[in-house]
Amino acid sequence: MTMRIHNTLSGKKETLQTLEPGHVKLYVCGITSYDYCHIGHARSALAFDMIVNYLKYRGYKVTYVRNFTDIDDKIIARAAEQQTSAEELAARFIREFYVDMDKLGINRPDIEPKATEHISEMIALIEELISKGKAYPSGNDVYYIVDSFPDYGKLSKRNVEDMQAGARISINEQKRNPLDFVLWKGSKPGEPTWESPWGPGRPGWHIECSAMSRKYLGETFDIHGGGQDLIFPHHENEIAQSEGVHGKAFANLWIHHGFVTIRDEKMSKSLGNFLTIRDILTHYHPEVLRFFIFSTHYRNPLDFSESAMQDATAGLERLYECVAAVDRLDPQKSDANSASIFTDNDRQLLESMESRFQQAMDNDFNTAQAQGIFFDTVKTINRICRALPAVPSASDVEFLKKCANNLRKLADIMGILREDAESFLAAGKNKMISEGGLDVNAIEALIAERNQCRSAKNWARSDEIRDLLLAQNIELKDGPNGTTWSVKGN
RNA sequence: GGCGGCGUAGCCAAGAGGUCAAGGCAGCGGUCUGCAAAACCGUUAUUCAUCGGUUCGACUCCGAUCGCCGCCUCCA
Repeated sequence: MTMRIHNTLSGKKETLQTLEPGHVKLYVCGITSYDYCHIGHARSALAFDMIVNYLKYRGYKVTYVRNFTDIDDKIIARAAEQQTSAEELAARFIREFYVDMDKLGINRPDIEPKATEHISEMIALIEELISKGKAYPSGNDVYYIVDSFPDYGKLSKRNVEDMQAGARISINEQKRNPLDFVLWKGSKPGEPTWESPWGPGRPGWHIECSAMSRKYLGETFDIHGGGQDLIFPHHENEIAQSEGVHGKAFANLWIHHGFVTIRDEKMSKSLGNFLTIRDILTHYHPEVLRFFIFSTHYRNPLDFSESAMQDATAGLERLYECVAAVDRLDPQKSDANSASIFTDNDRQLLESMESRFQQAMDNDFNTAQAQGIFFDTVKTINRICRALPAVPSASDVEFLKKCANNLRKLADIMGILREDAESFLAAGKNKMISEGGLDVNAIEALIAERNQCRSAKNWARSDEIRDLLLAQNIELKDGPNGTTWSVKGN
């Protein structure tokens, strides 16, 4: 069985083939650090976190590079607004980025290069481009000659003639051709500046990724990733730069994930539908966000809404409830001699979980299908647990625990079911209690009263109490070991 | 205008040229329960935007139409 991954370059799913056997070299475009990260950034980081986890699970060694763009127009503009330096602003939002990433439980990439720490590598690359006749200095800037690269447009599937006809590109007198893009920008007074053969200035955006990927992964590497909005012009320009210099393939496989939308529109500040990661995490557990994000294939748009998040909460709780029920089984209270209650079908279904999971994930990281497999598993486990006698067979208990652990192991690839099940469920309940301003003592006093009524078969009063609590979104569950309660979502 | 993508049940969302179109949420019937809740069992698309074509056979391939979204300027 091999892994198939959709390649933006070919527009098709392709079998993963690495340059070095068993080693994936991955470069992902990270953030421009000038503001807090939004859910779209979370999706990007989570998607590649999942991809890296899965590649490792499949036995690959992964070298994962993700850059920080810490010098650019937006950073300079924002720093000026806030009366601080570009350097300070960029460093601050990189720290804030890590706060969010850590909360989401995202593993750090192996290498996280910053643009400002690779100026000399970029200058070297630009000099190579000039010497090969692929770039020219003009004024204080240096531009890439798009016409010098015949494959320009191969990633975004557009051709140079169409783009020139479409000409929404602003006229820049420094450029020979409107499509030429900047490699090096002469700096204006007061802007951050580095010395270069073309005078003081700073790098253009695209050159950093060409320079840093070359340094850390080589001239050709396996996978390059990012959001769909980076396909053009960013990744197209990276290809032009790198292949223009090296004369060979840049990245073999391109992975682009879809956007997070709100009411079916792309999030953007101008539309005012911009939600930061920390906004979301004040309302939802990080694993709920992960579960939500992986409920749709990574290339499809994902529409954020309260109700979608509540569905995700319910789904994740269902998984945790199942795991918690298995955790509660006590091997000490099982019987080594009693017969198993599993049918062959049950056993077969549970034993095939991992291979079905792999089949889903091997098919372009189909996390949505993988989640479906988790639910199938949960359904079977729940059915068995329900049918278990008071003193179950020791081998059944052992098998159920093995299945639950296996479920945890696979769920961990998408970063869910990482917490102790009882604690997760209790935390959810406590959150609801505090958000609802509920008085636990009063609730439990009512439950005690109700249980007295129930013993006395005073059903009228006990139902009255239950309805009273239900009006506060509190649901009672009368079990063999007493009454438990939970808080309903709205 | 150019390019790319999407349109599957009330909602979300997989799938895929061929016996039954995953799964979740919601709904309905049942088991359990004093009644409930949870859990479980059963049930909910003869049909996959529309219209044509290819094929023994298409929801899956091709073409057209309609609708939605994205990129073409910074953007995850």
